[in-house]
Amino acid sequence: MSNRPALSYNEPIYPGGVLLKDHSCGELRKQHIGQEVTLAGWVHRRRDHGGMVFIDLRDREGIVQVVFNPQTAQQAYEVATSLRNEYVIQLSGEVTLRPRGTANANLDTGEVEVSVKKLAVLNPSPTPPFYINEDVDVDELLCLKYRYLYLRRQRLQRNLALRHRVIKFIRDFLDGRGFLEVETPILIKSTPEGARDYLVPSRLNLGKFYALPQSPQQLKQMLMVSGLERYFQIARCFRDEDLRADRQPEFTQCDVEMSFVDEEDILQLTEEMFTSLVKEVIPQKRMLLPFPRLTYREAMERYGTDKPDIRFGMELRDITDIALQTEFDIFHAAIKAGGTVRGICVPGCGSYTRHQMDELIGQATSNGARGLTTVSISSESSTSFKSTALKHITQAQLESIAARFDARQGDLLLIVADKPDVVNNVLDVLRREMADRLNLRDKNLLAFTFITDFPLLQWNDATNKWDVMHHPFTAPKDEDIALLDFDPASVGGRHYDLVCNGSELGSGSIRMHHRQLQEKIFTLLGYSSEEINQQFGPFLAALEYGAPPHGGIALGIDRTIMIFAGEQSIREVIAFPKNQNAVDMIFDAPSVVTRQQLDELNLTLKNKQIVKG
RNA sequence: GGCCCCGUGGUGUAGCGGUCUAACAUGCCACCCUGUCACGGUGGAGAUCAGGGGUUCAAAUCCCCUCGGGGUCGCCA
Repeated sequence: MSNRPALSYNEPIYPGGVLLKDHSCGELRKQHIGQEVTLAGWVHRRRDHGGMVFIDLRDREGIVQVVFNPQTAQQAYEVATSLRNEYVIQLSGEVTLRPRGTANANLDTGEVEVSVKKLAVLNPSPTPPFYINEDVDVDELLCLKYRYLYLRRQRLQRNLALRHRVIKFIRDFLDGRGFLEVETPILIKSTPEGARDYLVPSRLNLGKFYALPQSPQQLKQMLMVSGLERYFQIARCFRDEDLRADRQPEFTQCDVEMSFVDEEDILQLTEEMFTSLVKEVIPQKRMLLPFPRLTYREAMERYGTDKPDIRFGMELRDITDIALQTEFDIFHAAIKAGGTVRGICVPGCGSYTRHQMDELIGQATSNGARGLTTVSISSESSTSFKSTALKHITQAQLESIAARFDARQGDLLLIVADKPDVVNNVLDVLRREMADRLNLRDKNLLAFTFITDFPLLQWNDATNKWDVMHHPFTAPKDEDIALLDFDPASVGGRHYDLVCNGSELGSGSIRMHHRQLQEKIFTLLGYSSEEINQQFGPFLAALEYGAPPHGGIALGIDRTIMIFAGEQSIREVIAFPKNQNAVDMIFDAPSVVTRQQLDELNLTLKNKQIVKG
């Protein structure tokens, strides 16, 4: 496969049981001048001047320039002319101050260089399938197929190092607060609710299957019953659902659970952990302190979503009352059908062209709206309007609408009339779209936000059942327990989310610790007593034996690091991610298995063609 | 399962009915070059324009199908 004649490799300069290097490339500074060093690493870039060869040598710690001069080391120089990118080399030489005027301020090691005396090629390399020394976009197929090369890029190395430091910090922080890290099993029992399970067939119990954990929820609650009091785990979780830029089939959570606490304890702990984490690993980023808190209801009203990006304004405003006074049929129809009329005010976009408006209307309709009402305010006069509904709304009504939004000259109002969830969804999408267009998202700000006071339940029209907002172990608010029997929709849950810059980073709750209440919730969710017993029997039994009040939170490590690193996809912070079809592009997993393997598991495939052999 | 975007030398892009015998940058190969650092210079090789079918006098370009990659809705308690 080599696209270049293989160069035979040389014996290392210092063979034997010690490292082939005594310094890293990135660490060399002025203080090393005069030292004889041995380095090993990859050829990052070469500059062959004919009479002299410069190589940027790269290892995990950084890059240093090494110089081959035929007058000081003829043999090394001659070998150096044959070096190519990504060759693995080892060399020894003296660290020297660069000649006056040739320092490179772009390199941390730029004041020095290594004057090479001996060179060994430890392993040559074909030309890589993409640039390793430049951070240009590469087809995702190549990134994943040649993952081991993609990871050589400095950005990916930084991301993995950041990931390490984040996890290390979390472990140290929670250790310092008296938490014990406890491992829980990966092979557990499947339960049908929630996400789809990854199943693992059992050879010793033919016809039966384990499931991989979607999260260690029941296990960590049992650890509270066991008296662990403070548990955490850097836990791998598995969900067999469709992927997104921020969703992989296996992902990592910092799973935390505490006994004898209420909401405030968990929120305080989370806030302290994240503020000190940010100060430690990315001190250049700012935060809003203390973390702003929004109730679920407040978040929906002001931002139309339960994971708002509060780095910018453009908050939603309700104009249903004004809409009722207009002659605009669309508004009236929507309100009559139980809807609302709400909108956002986009600063400075009043001069948007017909084409730009059409783009926004397209975004609105593709997200479920039937249309979008726009009101442009003239940049000359705050009472001069252009609108798609100008015929149906009076000047006075337009003025009161503009006043409702605190709109100024040159602003653009985007108004949606529909059912509340459609209105909220569309305005959330438009709000984020306009923030991107206007560059309102401050990259140096981490706007952590707690969302609290979620409803416990949500009616599902499709299944004609109550769904839980979080999971079925979340406790209802004490004062709402009586409502469970006659007004479940009004019951508040002791559930909270951590949101940052529009991403949900964590989710947790205070749990139920009494069997009776837990059973009541299961029943409300539509489980029969047989189902409850079969799926949750041992868990419910555990609650009977002196389960302490407890609660916790699960924090998404991948998303946290993605945001910290400024990446658009969690694939950039995971060493070996899967593609959109959940395929491992390096090893080609999942794959067919042999007839023998299936026989051992007493499995038959419906479509026999997909068996190997 | 739905919708959207993408697929052109190794890589990243341009070209969007005729000027394409496919352009540019970089990489690759050869030669020159002793202070460069995205070194520079000269020359060269390298693409059945993802695959298949269709429309047309003419297709990288328009249409359909398939494959592959990405985004998103549903889904993710």
